[in-house]
Amino acid sequence: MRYGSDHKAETRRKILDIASRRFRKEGVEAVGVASVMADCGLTHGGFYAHFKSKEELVAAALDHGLCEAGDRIFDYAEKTEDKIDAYIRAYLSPFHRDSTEAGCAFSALAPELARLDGPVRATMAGRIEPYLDRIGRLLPQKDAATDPASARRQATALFSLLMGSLQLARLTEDRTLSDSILESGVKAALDLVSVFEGV
Amino acid sequence: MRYGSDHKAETRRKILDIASRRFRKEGVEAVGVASVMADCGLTHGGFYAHFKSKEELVAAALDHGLCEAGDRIFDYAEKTEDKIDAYIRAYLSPFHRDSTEAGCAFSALAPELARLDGPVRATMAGRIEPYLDRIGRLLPQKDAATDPASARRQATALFSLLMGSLQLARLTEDRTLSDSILESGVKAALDLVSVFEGV
DNA sequence: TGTACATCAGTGAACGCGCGTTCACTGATGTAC
DNA sequence: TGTACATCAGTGAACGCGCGTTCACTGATGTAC
Repeated sequence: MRYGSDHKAETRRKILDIASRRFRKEGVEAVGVASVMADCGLTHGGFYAHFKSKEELVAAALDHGLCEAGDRIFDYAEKTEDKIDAYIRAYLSPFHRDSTEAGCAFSALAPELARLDGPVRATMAGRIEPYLDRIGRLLPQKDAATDPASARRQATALFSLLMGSLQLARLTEDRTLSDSILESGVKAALDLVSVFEGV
Repeated sequence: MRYGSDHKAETRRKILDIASRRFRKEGVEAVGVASVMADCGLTHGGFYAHFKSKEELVAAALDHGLCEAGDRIFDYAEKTEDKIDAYIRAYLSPFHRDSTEAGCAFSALAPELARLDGPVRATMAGRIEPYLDRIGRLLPQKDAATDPASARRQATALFSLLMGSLQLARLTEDRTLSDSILESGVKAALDLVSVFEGV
């Protein structure tokens, strides 16, 4: 059947949306091409009209979804008074913990991404620096000429703490412990920011 | 063929050693039973003389290997003067980053472990608290009656930072950036410990 | 001490299954006349 | 405006392959007599 002129682009976007959510939720390896297509209401054969291979889907879907949640949290945090405080609390919210499929792809997949190789790995690895620099821009500036390398280092450590806390909170089965892991993360992250400010 | 009385136990240990290393290096899903047995110099059929299923191997191997690296770092750190300093530097050493297969299983597999369910998940989830408490015991004590809940919170945040930093360092392809991620992690971890000490 | 038998860790062919991928085909729509 | 044809996103059977698992079998060693 033939469809309208933007139909194919819409289908592609739908595949990417669904794939990126399922990769985050279930892991890249665990999610099959046929299963993603079925979720789109399509059959598996049509997949190759959109992507050359599963590997290409992985690259495109991770790129598509990587900062979807990141962007959402950034957009929110950048509008607030105390940006970094808002970012920390949103990242380590029970909501973010409980919605892996819509959340930060680094937290959901970091070790698995490190095991990939080729263009997919390169794509993901290349996304880290801009991501960290964006966090760096949320940090309070001591003066106009703050060392950018220093902001990068601070953002790196802060994000490591957030990602580690979120993963640990997702790993426990005990809800109370999980909540307290998030709280410990928030507290320590705010402490770190204070240290960065020289308070 | 029939073997000596402890031959079977030795083979079991060998399977666990190899499986736990390969799970950490390649991920649990990516490593097949036949492939582990081949690494042991055996054929796949014999696997079921040792384990009921792959799931049982996963549980046993993760339990076996989980704190192997953890224990190694702990044993080393506990003998030093400034225990927590030694622990931080060992955990975020380039050596640990470069030897995932022999390193901390939480850093190598955290998101994947969170996706498991049943007894395997429960086993791993149950290992977190003792692990964190052991880190808590490395922290400098302000006085003899330090709040254990507070030590737990501090250890949680500290370990989150270490795990997140190690994962980020493993994710980059740029060696220089990777080294600087480790350095940022060490610096921030030491800062956090200072905050905990009330300095 | 020598013989007969039981044990059981390990072998390797076979199973059903889901994977990623290919390909001849379909059929509703856009285009040409 | 009506007819003929080209397009191409999506269909579904088929492919080779590796997975986890099963099972009849092997054969060196321990045990019984």
